[in-house]
Amino acid sequence: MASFSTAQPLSLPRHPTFSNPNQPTANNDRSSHTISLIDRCSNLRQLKQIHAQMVRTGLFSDPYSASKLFAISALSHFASLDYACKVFDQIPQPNSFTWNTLIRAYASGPDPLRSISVFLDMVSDSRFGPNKYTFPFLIKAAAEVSSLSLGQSLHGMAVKSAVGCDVFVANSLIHCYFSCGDLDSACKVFTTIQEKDVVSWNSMITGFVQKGSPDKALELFKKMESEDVKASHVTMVGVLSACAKTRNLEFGRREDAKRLFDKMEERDNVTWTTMLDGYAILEDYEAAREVLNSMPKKDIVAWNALISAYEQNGKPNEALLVFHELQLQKNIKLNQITLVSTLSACAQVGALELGRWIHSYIKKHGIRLNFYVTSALIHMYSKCGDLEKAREVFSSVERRDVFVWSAMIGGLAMHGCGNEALDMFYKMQEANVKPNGVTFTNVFCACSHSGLVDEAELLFKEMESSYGIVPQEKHYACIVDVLGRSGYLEKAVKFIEAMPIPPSANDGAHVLLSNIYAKSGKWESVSELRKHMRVTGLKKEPGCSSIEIDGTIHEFLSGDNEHPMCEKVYGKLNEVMESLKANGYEPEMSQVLQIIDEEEMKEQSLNLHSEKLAICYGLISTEAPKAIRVIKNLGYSGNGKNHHQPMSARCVLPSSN
DNA sequence: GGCGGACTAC
Repeated sequence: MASFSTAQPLSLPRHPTFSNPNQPTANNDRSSHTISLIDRCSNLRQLKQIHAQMVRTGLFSDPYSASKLFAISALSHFASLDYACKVFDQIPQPNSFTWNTLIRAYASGPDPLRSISVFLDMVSDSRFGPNKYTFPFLIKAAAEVSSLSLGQSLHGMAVKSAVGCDVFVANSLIHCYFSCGDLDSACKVFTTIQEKDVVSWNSMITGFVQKGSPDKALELFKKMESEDVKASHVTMVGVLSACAKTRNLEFGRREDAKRLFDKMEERDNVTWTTMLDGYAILEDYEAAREVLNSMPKKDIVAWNALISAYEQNGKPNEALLVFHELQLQKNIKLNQITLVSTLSACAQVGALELGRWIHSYIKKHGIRLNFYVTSALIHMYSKCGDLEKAREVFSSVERRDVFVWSAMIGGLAMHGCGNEALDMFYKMQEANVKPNGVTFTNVFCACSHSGLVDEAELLFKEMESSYGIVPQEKHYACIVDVLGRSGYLEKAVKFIEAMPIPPSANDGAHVLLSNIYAKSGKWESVSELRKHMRVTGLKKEPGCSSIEIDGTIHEFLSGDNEHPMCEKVYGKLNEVMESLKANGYEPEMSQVLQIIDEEEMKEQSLNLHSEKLAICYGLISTEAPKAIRVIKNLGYSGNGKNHHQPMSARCVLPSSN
């Protein structure tokens, strides 16, 4: 049995006599020997050795052998598109299989549309037309780029080429129509398939799950069972995720998911991770953790699922703990998704040191700053108080999408650079990037912090008419905030009363509304609203401030007695308050009007705001002139995920004395 | 001569 070693060159038959018609048996032997070697290659270096030998022995001019080498170079786990192209160019007369292989490689590569150019080359340069193998790859490319028109053209061509009824072609069309959002066409294709196979069903089930109709997915699954089609593990991934996503409709389905999972014959990392994610969606972190622990081979995707579940559900500290645990694992490489989720968790608690560590990790490992990573870095630096670093990241990238621009606008907004944020908003449009709902939230937030009332009102009017974005509740809340903060209380109340959408279960907006009623003396409205909040179970999210000292995050709630050093913290607070009063500080009593809750009233009068506690902890734990950065959890700026994002991050005070 | 489709995490 031939085997590879890194020390020894490969040994292949040496006689360059491939085309000698007198030795057919020897040639066939040589060819099949080489092909078996190709199949057992485990890295590019070995493959290149075989390639070299094949050229030397003349075996490369055999189209069949050459196509085998090419297929491995283009599709194996160590494939290299660059190298594969070179191999392809050396093949004198590529056959249909070879063309299809190249198209396939491009379709699942970073630039799927290149498979379309290869297809055009094939049609014009070779005698081969597309066949039933070609279309699924091309249609996959159309799905990757979500191009409905391309999908439709390919659909038409497939029908003309008489392969429209091929189940592989039809299944790829279902997938394509789903990813282009044309659900009707997907269903139409599905109904026309004569002999549906398990993949046809899977494409429909996962399509519905991904397009937000988990109920339809479960319905289809039942139909599939009634038609005696045996489910595969991919079916289960779709069904498990549908079960998790319908949690609000029927809690019992979670048990369905568990039963399904337990009786599954084939479990791979995807199924495990889906199960993990299902528990995480239900916020049953213990169960999610148990799934991770039971996984035979934990991969980075599973770790990411747990980290991002914590991060997205407002549990950034837990996310960071899991990340630290992940760092201790050997042989698991962090990827861009790990970094994005962790950076977002850093931003939520103000973990600047860890955020910096991740940034240097990115640089050290040459990880590409894609749009997600870039936005996450800008967001993290802004929230953690280092606006300059955020700007640096922003300037360092050549291409910026709407999220990158929005993150920078949001960063400027939370640092009070309203005019600059507006400039950025116009520059973004000069760069031909269309703003989205998140952009507007951040722009309004900038206006709010800088008192740019006219600008905000104008943009709010233009938002739908000129930009085609229907204002959401959070945008209305932003405008109320802009008006309220600038003292236009009557206007704010009128604005709220004229809102076309009712304020829904949004605690922040209720408090805001209540504050506005209170400021304008509408005490009756205040008590009505408070009753409404009590009845509907709404509570104001408690304000929480955090500060990072030597890489550890310390959190403070208002009136907090939990911190081990709280006595010293309160001592410092008294000292600061005395010193402030001695220097002529008088508390702004009109602010008390804003307070709607007795508890808060008490806290306010006793100076127990969480920010003050965090600042005082910073004062006793650091030496001047180190900056003290305090992060607050409440606010309206953000990425649209929720409204509990930290809003301000600033250098508050230099250490005193 | 042989090839292919559907699934998890930002």
